[in-house]
Amino acid sequence: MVETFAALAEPNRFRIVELLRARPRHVNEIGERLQLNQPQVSKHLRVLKDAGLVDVEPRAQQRLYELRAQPLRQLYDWLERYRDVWDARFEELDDVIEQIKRNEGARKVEGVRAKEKSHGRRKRK
Amino acid sequence: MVETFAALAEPNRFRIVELLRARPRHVNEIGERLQLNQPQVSKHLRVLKDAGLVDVEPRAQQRLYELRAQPLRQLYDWLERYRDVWDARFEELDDVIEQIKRNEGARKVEGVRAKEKSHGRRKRK
DNA sequence: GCAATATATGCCTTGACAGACATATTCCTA
DNA sequence: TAGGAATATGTCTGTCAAGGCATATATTGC
Repeated sequence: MVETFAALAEPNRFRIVELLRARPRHVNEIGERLQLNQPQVSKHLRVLKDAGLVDVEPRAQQRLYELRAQPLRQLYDWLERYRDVWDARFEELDDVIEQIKRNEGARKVEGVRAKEKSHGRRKRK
Repeated sequence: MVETFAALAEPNRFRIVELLRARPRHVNEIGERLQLNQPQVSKHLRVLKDAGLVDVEPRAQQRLYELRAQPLRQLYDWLERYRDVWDARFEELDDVIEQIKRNEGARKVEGVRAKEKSHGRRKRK
């Protein structure tokens, strides 16, 4: 779990993962798309592989890297244990209220709303 | 997103988050539970706070730290964009098959199963 | 106001890691 | 089999962050 986080905590590695979401790619393709030197790409891919986030498939002298589901699924499972946190608590709402109190006005509240958009309480089950 | 990962990538910080899942705690309580020096706890909490993962509430001279939902929800949303990865692909199964081929036997497969438990293909919708 | 408690901050050292660059390795093809 | 393409690895350097320790800050009750 922590290893997954560590792998994704590096901006360029995160970008690589995002890129691989669409489809598998080989090393040079990644380097070109993300404007990274080839050795750097290889090293990042190594870390991702060690973390189990990608898999390699040799294609002649190229290597096709593809995302692996397992760590993502594991992350998903981990997050579900935190369901209670965002089902039960209302600190988002509290934030807005506090913001209003702090600013004694409604001007800034707009900003908060914008920042929090797409995080509206989600109904489930 | 990356900042969230970075915050959770540190083992002790991860433990703190896990601890706060049950309920809010104050600094010393965390330090005792996790066997960490007080300054270290404060510093980790600072990082978590900067990442938006926790919130503080002063209680006399103590500070009550509690989990915030927003980054976790955001992480959850991010992961859902990867649904396709684990709905469409079957590399987990491929792994097992490959493992069998590599070991020319069924002994090791048990281990794989154990490692992959609780990640069974989830039906949805 | 002062001691005591709870927490935050500053400084220092050390280890890890990302990037740049050079070079090794592997595999294909002519 | 030599050469070239694709990728991996090694070395070096600079940066950053975690832990340990000392100290500052804040809040309470006396």
